[in-house]
Amino acid sequence: MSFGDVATKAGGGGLPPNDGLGPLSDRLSLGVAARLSRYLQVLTQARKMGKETISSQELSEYTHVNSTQIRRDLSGFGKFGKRGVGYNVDSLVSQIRKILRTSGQHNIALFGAGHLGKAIASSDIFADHGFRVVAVFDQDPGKIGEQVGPATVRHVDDLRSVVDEEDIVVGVLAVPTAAAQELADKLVDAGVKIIFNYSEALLQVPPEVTVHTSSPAVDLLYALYFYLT
Amino acid sequence: MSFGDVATKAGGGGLPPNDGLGPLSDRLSLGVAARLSRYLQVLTQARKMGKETISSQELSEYTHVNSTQIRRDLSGFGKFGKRGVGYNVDSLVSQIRKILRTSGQHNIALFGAGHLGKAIASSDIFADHGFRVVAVFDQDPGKIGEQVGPATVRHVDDLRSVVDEEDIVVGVLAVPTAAAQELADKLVDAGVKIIFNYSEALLQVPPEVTVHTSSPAVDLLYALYFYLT
DNA sequence: TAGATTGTTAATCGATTAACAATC
DNA sequence: TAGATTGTTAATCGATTAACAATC
Repeated sequence: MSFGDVATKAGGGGLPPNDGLGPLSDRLSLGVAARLSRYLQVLTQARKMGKETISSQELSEYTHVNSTQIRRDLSGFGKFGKRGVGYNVDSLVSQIRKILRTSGQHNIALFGAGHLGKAIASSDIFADHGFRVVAVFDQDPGKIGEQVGPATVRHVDDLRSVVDEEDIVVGVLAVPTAAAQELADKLVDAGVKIIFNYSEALLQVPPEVTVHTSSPAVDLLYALYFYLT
Repeated sequence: MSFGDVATKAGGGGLPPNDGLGPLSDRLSLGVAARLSRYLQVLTQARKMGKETISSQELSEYTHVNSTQIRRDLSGFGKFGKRGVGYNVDSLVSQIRKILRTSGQHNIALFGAGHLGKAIASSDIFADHGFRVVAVFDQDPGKIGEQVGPATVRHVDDLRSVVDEEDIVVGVLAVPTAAAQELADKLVDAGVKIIFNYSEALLQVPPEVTVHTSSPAVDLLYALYFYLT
């Protein structure tokens, strides 16, 4: 449940039945949205590897979600599969993107031009899902002007104008824990709505802002427990 | 559910009642183990910040788990709190570590001495939870001997002996997607039981090995959905 | 004492899954 | 056709939460 720490309330409760007459009006439940995101990740990679169709069983192996659950999740939105064959990877990617309303491009502001920041900026992981790092900031004046991935490091004072101009909704904090809260405050001031926190700081933000704290160690503790028992 | 993609089956189903007469014999359910890990992360950071007690309400704000749920989870193992006061941070950390059986030190082998590898090796995130990066490997001969965090980069051929000598159970892949499967195979051969995959590769491993694929983009897609709706 | 917060109950709600008919 | 896999049902099981007495 690495999704669990996103601050959101569940929708109307469960998946409303789709009468096939129009788009769903209600929000997806937390669980469905989380699983659809995961399917999307695997499908995106499967497509890269040249796979054209995929069965719910295969998807299950990679996502560790029960195959019945996968078919059930998908069938709530339409009949996307072919019996005896499976799902077309390309079309399923489009369908899920439509459902998650994340078909477009989304711009990201990245804080921190250290090792982690550089790794993030030059990775495909975000790019594959339509997230583009359009601005990198660092508090070290010596780093300003440096090239990090596709972007140039800027001064923090430019934050507000960049967020406005580039329509940035997501801010990523790849900075030391001690600096995280101060920069989170600046991101909030500038109008960012989602903060992705790679530091260990326990961030305080207004209720309209969502913080997601990355926690590899937590995932590891969890995996280790099931290995040890 | 960033925990959801760890390949594990649920235990006996739900939390067995604790009669107070001895240790629980059954495995925790997936959900409980995931939440306890998360509490531990927040508590660890709260302790670093000098906090001595914490209420279920405060824990709830940082973990986004309902405060009743938190009290319920904890009370299944003992009466750790003080009414009117909250939980002692130090002692709750110890208790949860005991429950998760992760009180000791655990050694990690890290693959990849690029930006991401360096970021991981020099971060506190793993160290705070008793994970120690004891060996770093890279396929680039030019990097061998380089210092990365507390470790020196070694040749992949040393992997098996290092895993044996250092009793390594966890391998972290911070390598390009194209190289991930080959290195995962080597980790499996060497006897590693948990693979933490930071690449996008869809790894194939034997059933006794657990793969956890890091997926920041998935988490972001999920957060974005709830922002957009 | 008065306020705060835990521990616990009881009820509800959603997630999960086995099974199988439909059908490609 | 025969095999495979979807779509869907029905039943079960676990998670979630409001409420409140206990008590620090």
